[in-house]
Formats: sequence, C-alpha cells, structure tokens
Amino acid sequence: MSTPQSRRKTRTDAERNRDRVLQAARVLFAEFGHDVQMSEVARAAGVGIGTLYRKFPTREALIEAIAEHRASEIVATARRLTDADDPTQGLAGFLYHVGEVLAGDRGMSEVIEKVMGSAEPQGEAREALLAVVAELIDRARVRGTVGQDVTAGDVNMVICGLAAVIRNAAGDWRRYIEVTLDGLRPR
Amino acid sequence: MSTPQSRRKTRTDAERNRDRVLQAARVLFAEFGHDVQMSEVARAAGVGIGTLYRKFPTREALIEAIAEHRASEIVATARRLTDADDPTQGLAGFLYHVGEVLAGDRGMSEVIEKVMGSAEPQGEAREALLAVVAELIDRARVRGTVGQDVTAGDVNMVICGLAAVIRNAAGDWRRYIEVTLDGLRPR
Amino acid sequence: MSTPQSRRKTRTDAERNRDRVLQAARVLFAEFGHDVQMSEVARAAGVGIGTLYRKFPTREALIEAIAEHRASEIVATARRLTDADDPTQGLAGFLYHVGEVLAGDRGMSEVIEKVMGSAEPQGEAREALLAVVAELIDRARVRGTVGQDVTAGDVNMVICGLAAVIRNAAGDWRRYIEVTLDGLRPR
Amino acid sequence: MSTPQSRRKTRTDAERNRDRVLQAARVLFAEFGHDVQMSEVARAAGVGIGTLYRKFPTREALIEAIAEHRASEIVATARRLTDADDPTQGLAGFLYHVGEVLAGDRGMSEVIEKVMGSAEPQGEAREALLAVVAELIDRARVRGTVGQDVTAGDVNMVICGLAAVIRNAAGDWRRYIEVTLDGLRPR
DNA sequence: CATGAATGAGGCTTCATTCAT
DNA sequence: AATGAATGAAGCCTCATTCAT
Repeated sequence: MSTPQSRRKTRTDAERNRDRVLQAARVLFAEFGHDVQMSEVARAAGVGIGTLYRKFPTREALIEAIAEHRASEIVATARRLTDADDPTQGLAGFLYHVGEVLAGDRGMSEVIEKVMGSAEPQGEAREALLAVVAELIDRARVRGTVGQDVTAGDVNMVICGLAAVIRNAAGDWRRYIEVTLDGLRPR
Repeated sequence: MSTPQSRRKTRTDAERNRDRVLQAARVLFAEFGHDVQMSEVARAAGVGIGTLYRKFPTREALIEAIAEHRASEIVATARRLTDADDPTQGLAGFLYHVGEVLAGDRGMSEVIEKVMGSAEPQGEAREALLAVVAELIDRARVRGTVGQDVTAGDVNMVICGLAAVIRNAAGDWRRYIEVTLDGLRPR
Repeated sequence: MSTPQSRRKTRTDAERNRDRVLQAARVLFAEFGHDVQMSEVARAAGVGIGTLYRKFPTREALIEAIAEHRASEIVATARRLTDADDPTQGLAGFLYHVGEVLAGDRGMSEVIEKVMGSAEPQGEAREALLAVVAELIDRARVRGTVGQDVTAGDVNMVICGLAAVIRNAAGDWRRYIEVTLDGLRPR
Repeated sequence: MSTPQSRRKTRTDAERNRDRVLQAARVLFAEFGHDVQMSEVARAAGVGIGTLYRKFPTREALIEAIAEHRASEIVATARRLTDADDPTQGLAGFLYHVGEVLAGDRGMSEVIEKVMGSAEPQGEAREALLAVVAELIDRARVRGTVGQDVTAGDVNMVICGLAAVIRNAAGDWRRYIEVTLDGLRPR
C-alpha cells in the first residue's frame, strides 16, 4: 500500500506522540497526582485532546499505562538488587529505592497505596512488584535479616505506609524505613 | 414580638440542626470518605441544603468541624491513658485506640494522613492531638519504652502510615502497630 | 419547618420552571425534532442547564415526558370522538386529528413512528394510545366502516406511515389518510 | 517513469478501492442505517480513512453514492416490470419489490422516506425512480388498476409510509401494501 | 433561620474531517 | 494515490455553591 519507509516514518511519529503524552502525563501526575485534567495533559504533551484519547481511550487507561511503566522500572531495579545478592542490600535497598521513586512521584504514591493491599488482580508489572516483595522477604528470612514470622503482607503494609508518609510529607521517610526495618528484625 | 422562650426555642432548633448535620456527615464520611456529595449529607441530616451551608459555609468547613470533633475525642481518650499513667499503656494503647477509630472512619483516616506531617497550623484539636503524641513520646522515652532517639515526628509518620494501611485495607493493622512499635524500641 | 405558604410559593415557581422547560422543549422539538441540544432547550426556557437537568435528569427523560404529554392529549381527544359515538367520526376523525398534531410537531412524528410498531412496553399514555386505536378499530369493524379482517396492527402501520409522510413532507397527508381509509374499507 | 501498464494498474487499484468502500458502506448502512462511523466503513472496506475521504469527500457524498446505486437498481427492476407489460405486475409488483429491497436495507429506508416527497432536485437515479413511479401510475390509470384521480404523489406518499413501516418494524409490510393498493383502486 | 430550586463552570469523551508523509 | 495519525469543536452531564422566598 505504501513503502515501508513512509510507514515507518509515520509510525515513528505516532510513537513519538505517544511518548510525549506519556512523558507529559508522567510529569504532571508525578507533581500533582492523578486528578489532573486530560486537557492539561494534552496541552503539556503538545498534542490535541483527540490524539491523547486515541492513544489512551480513557483516563484510567493513561493512569494504568504510567503505573505499569513505573512499576516495571521499580521491579527491574529490584531484580538487580536481588541478583547482586548483596546481603546488605536486599529488602532495605529495595525500600530505599521505592522511597526515592515515590518521593519524586505523587501519582505513584497514590498507586502504591492502593496496590499493596489489593486482593484483586492488577496489571502485570504491579503483580510482579508484589512478587518481588515476596521474594525479597523469603531471602531476608533465610538470611535472618528479618524475623521468621515476618510475612510479605507485613512488608506490603509497611510500603503502603511509606507511600502515605511520602505523599503527605509526614516526615523524613528514610527514618520511617529505618524504624520499620528495625521493627521487622528478629528480636 | 418574640418572647424569650421562642428565642431560646429557635436557638435550640438551630443548634439541633447543626448537630443533625454533623451527625449525618460523620456517619457518611466515616463510611465513604470525604467525597460524599453535600446534598447527600443534607438529605441524611433531614435538613435543606441551604441550612447545611448556613452552618458550614464550605465543604471544607464541614470536614474541618468533624475532624476537630473526632480529634478531640481521640485526645480525650489519650489524656485518660496518660493520666492513668499505666506504663503498659501509653504509646501502645494510644496507637491501638487510634487504629480502632480509623478502622471505623474512612474520613478520619484521610484527615489523619494529612494532619500528621503538616507544618501548617491546624485546628485546635488536631494541634492538641500532635501535642499528645509528643507528650506520650516524652514519657515513653523516659520509661525506656522507646529509644532515646525517637522523636514525635517518628511516631507521626508511623501514624500516618497506619491511617493509610487502614484506609487501603492493606493488611492487619494491629500487626502493623506491633511491627512499628518494635521498630521504635531501644535496641 | 416553614409555613405552608412559603412552601407553596416556592413549589409554584419550581413548577413554573418545569413548565417553561417543557414548553420550550415542546416548541423546539416540534420544530426541529429531538436532536436539539440540551443547552438550547435551557436557553429557550430561560433557565440554567442545571435546572433543566434537575427537572429531567436525562435527555431521554425530557423527550419521554413530552411524548407522554402529547400522547395523552391525543388520547383525550380520541376519547371524546369515541364518546360522541358519531359514526362519521370514529377512526377517520382520529386519523385526521393525529395528522393535525403530527403536522405541527416533528418530534412527535419521530415518536409515533417508533411507537406504533413497538412490542416493548411504553409509557402509560402511549400504551393508552395503542389501546384507543384498538378500540376504534373494534367499533369500526362492528359498524362496517372497515373490513372484518382489519386489525389494529393494520392501522398502526398506517399511522406509522402517516407520521413518516408528514415528517418528510412527502405530500398531502390528508390525501394519504383518504387513500388508506379507502384501503381499509370492506370491499 | 510510469509505463501505461502501471498507470492502468494504478487506476484499477483506485477503482477497486472505491468499490470496496462502496461495498462495505452498503453492507453497514444496510444493517445499521446511516449513522455508522466513517472509520467503521473504512475498516470494513480494508482501506484507510484517508482513502475513503478521497473517494467520497463527505459522509453525505458516500450516502448519496450508495443511494444512487441502490435507486438505479430499483429503477432497473422496475423497468423490467414495465417492459414486461404484465398487467398483473405493474404498480403492485413494483411496490413489493421496493418492499423487499427496503426490508433488507435500513439505510435505503431512510433515504426513500426523504426522497419520495422532496421537491428539491435529487441525484439522477432518484429522479429516475420518481419518474418510474409516475410512469407506472399513468399505466395503471389507463388500465384501471388505480382510480382516475390517483397521482404519482399519492403513490410517493404510500412508498414513504412503506419505508417507515419497514424501518420501524411496525408490522407486516406486505399487508401494508395490500391495504394501500386497495385504497388506490377505483371505487 | 430554613428551604430547596437555580446556577453554570468544568470535566470527560466522540467523531467527522484534515493533513503530513 | 494511500495511509492513518492528528485535530478540536461539540455534546452530555455533575455538583459545589448561591439566592429568592
């Protein structure tokens, strides 16, 4: 129908727009949380509102896409921590990393609060995130970094709390992590 | 034209209406959080929307009033704990009490998350709440229930997290308190 | 809570607004059919869009209300024709009356086209309309004005056609009625 | 650069695309009427939306094209009926044929309703359709199948009604034709 | 003081059409 | 000539707040 070249070009542009939307939404959601207007996002992305809706047919879809993206980033880092198999890292390293991410992303804090306790099936990356936590705990338990009775659920709660602490600027979140890590240690 | 009686009668009616609104809002906010419609509140209170707005000129004002009320209740209980001067109670007792309250009041969870880290001046009762926490910590420190380096800010964060854990049903909040209390203990 | 008087006054005003909306919608729907914008209706009624939606929470609801109203008017007239029991009137008189109404109301033509063949339950007045047709046919059959084999369904189709003829200005609708009435006569 | 072959090839391709669009639109309009989305049509045709708009610069244009096509088909059949000069066929045969067509084509019903009474100049085929009706009536009048006073306009109305009856599934349209044909007969 | 009707700004989303490649 | 991404004007509806009685 048309040459591969022109095709690729168009598709590239379209993808660029998609990325622009994602990028803009990411920035806005990070700063203001998820109750930003769709038209704001479109404007910030430099595209028409119609384009935004072509890429993400629903506000929910846009939020989802970004949440999954960020979640996968966190998971990737966590995997690196796990693979490094550095005993001093592990759970603690993970929590500090999550803290860094959330500290720079209000929207993600909102998501994480919901995710950590949800029984319902989530997007892939968020499920992976939960899986990573579980894995980290298992290792930590073996190592004795945390008590034998500590469960993934315990850590999920701690993370949920962490997100809230950060989102509400309730204090020095590193200290929060210190305290809760101490709380999880074997007595 | 109006006898003292009728005067008093009217004032009483007005006050009753105010109470009805408060009561209704309390119930609705407790169950559904603060994003309940104002008209819903008025309906539940059995008063006109206009009356509601006369008593509380803004949605914010209504939320504030209830938050203050709830906060003062918590403070009162906390004072009792403090006065009783039961070493086994103190901070722990306070946290469990707060947990109970928040578990039954979604709106209050929302408020507490914001309150605990706010640097801005709050309503009286909420300031008192913060003061109580500070006091409890001081005592606990003296007693050795918590580490010497533990600050009121630390506990504020823990409470903020607690509120989030409860609001998002992220797990067993009593366990969350256990863990964090452990984390605050002297090593 | 308030005196009956003030109450009544308010309610009267509200009803006046409701009537204004109905009236405005009636006029606009009559002229342009049902695809008029809600804001247009509100403007024509001299009320805010919010008021319109308070009275009729949905575009559908507004159309329904007017359709029912008009249908009930038609039924009322039809009853008079039936009661008068004038042999020369009856079905013919009814059809001409319907024609007059539809000729002045595009929206109603749209409704009638749909109504006449619908198996689904309709609003009260529209059901009554169908009942009236059935009744008229029964009488006409007895009188011999129409053939023994003529059914209400036949007339419903004729009326549906009548509505289309009028809505599309396909010709002299009185002539259409003449022709179809002839077609229904006993041979 | 382009050989005659490639030229012709291209032209052929273009024509094929036009046909695909027409075919797809025909099917979709037949099933769902004219309020199908343009993008749906393009998708069904297997062409880009841009191609569709190149062939038919407006939704109206596409509808028109199909209407003309369908109309010409009807005219062709009607001519055959006319030519056959079968006295038992003629008008009746034509009406039943139109009924068949409309029963299988919602979009065409919509068109026919509008066409039959339009004073404005139409597309060629639709004008031809009107001409055929006129011709059929003239013949029928001569034969005495219909009354001397029956005009083409009368039949146009009947056909407009037929379209509405079919589109709204208001009943058995064959019966409708029976009745109206009876109505057109000389008394 | 109570009432509740009225207001209208604002948010989400759709879809016919244009345009750059 | 074909493609399909981009556009943005509308349209529907909600709800916090105001105001006339």
